[in-house]
Amino acid sequence: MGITKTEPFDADLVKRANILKALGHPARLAIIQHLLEQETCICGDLVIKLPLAQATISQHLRELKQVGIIQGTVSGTSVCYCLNREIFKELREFFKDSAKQIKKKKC
Amino acid sequence: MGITKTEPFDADLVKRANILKALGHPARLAIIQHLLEQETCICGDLVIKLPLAQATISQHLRELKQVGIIQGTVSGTSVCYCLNREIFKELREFFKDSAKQIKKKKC
DNA sequence: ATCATTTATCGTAATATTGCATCAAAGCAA
DNA sequence: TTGCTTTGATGCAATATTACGATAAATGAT
Repeated sequence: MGITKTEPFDADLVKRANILKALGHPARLAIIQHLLEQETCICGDLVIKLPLAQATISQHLRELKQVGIIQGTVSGTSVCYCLNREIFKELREFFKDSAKQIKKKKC
Repeated sequence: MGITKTEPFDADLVKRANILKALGHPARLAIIQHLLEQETCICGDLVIKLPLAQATISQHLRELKQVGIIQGTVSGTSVCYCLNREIFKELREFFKDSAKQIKKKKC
């Protein structure tokens, strides 16, 4: 099929799955890494840094933007991208709670 | 193409991307949620709980196992699954560091 | 040995993703 | 205006993913 069943699941769960899915790609994770180091960047910076075509990078940026991980602001001919702090805070909480909840190997 | 370029990226980055990708699906996240609540489970438990066919759930379990998120131990005719604490600790650290590093909205 | 139970695997159909070349749009400079 | 720069949109081709029925394999019970 290729289509993911989402209706039977909680909306929050689906949202978090979409965020994690967006992060689950080497190029997109590299973009995050770059933004963590540089705070902001434009598409052109990434075209220089990553071994991918401009169209491909633009596409990855769109996916990150779609789930709210990054934000883009038009600035002249270029677009300034930066990370959304809230999303990372939510994920930090999720994994903090999860790690705390897992006691030890049970099997 | 459909094929993901991985060679140009750091091996650790690719590994983390694969883990996040595995978590980036509603059904697999629901499996994680179940395991956080119950500590262990067998495939049959999930077949009852989730609105997916047994073959589909088994496939998702394999993907989670492949990246080390869960572990399965044969126990009679069934297989006992549980979470890998280390993976969650690593992700907790990653998102803790990331959240700390993001100062404020820059654009 | 036979049967039931449980899980994994195979095959396959439908859909999604990835990467790119190409082109369109929008702002800036002269 | 004309050009240049930057980014986003479109349209492919190749591959990956998702879901499931059917079947196989392995264990335990009778």
